[in-house]
Amino acid sequence: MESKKTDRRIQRTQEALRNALVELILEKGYPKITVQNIIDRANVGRSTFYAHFLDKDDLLVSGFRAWAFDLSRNVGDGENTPDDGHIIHSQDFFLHADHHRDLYRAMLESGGGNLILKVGQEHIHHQIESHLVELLGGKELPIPLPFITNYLAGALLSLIKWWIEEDIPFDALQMDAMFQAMAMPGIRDAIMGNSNTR
Amino acid sequence: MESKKTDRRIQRTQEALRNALVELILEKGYPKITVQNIIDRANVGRSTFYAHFLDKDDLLVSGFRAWAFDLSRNVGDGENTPDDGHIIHSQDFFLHADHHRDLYRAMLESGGGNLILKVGQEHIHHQIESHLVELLGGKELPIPLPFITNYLAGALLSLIKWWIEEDIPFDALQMDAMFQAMAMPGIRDAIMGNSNTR
DNA sequence: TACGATATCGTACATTTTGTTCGATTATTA
DNA sequence: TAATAATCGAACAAAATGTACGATATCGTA
Repeated sequence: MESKKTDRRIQRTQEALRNALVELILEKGYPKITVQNIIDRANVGRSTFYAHFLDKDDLLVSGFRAWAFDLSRNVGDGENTPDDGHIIHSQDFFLHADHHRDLYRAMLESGGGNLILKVGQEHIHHQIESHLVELLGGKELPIPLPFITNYLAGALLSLIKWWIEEDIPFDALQMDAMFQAMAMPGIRDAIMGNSNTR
Repeated sequence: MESKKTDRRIQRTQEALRNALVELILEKGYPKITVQNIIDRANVGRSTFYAHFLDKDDLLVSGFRAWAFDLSRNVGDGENTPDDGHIIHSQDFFLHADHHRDLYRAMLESGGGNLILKVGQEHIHHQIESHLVELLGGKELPIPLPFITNYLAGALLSLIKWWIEEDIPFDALQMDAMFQAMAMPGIRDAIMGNSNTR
């Protein structure tokens, strides 16, 4: 018998812990944080912490799950037609990063957010991959699809990181426009088979 | 009076520690490693470890310094003329990664190698940046240079990561050729203004 | 070969962190 | 109000951290 009120109580506790973690990441970086720091900041008992999470890492990824879920819901919302020249919906990633600046900063700025960076990279990778797959069907490519998606995901994540960390004064749409400008010509060549290197 | 022999002795100790660290990173990931693990594996006394390094991180970055130095020496060795179509010497990065597969794997595979990943990214970033700067002089760009270099560095590092971790059966030259094919059209557009290949 | 310098060893130690246990306390629901 | 469930917080063992120091091993040189 789960009651809805107690669920909310649990949620409050977990959220307090997650918020404390984000704050601490911004202050001292993920690796230097101890469980003690987190529960002190969140005003949560030691045993309560371990009742919910295995350790620091577990808390971090659990927080990232919710965040990534929000991302999946949003990506692809704007335009469903790939005919408008947007083969990949990079715009959604920039917008999402813009809406969650604090979290992104916490994740990316600290050297310890790397676990997250890896998961994020995979997430972006899959998003791009599915878009390309539906566009190509089973067509043969001069460049393997995983190569393309890793290329794009790496470039995209790196740009978001730079954009957020350095507070670059472009908005999400400008960032996306430049990203598309950089990426599209190469993608077109790779897909259509124009090899014009050299 | 520094004697050369004792220098070598120190070097041996430090190298043993670094090797132990790389082994352990491959086995259990950087964050889970303790100083105790390292000195046990390396057969080095506890006090000796702290005589050389402040902590785990210090050992890691010191190892990375040597590695990055080797990279700087090698990058740009092959072709010094940018006229052969290679605006960026990505080839050197792929070759270097190929020659140091174990180290790269250790650095990239573990979630904890992120400190290194960050430094590596900056390194790649600067390499690419200097090449572009010497090519452009002070010319105005429709897309800011840091945007381009972050885009390229991110894509390149992501591909190296994928290539090494998944043991993708391409050689360094093939990887580079595909990277150039993906990146060059976008770079040309960004630098020359818009449209057209020559 | 034997000496002197110095790098390393390894134990001991105080401190911090970890993860667990358990009874007391507080909040929520019926 | 009474039952239920989540949280608190103190106590604990185990492990890791970083320091100190005397003993030992190594290496160049006399």
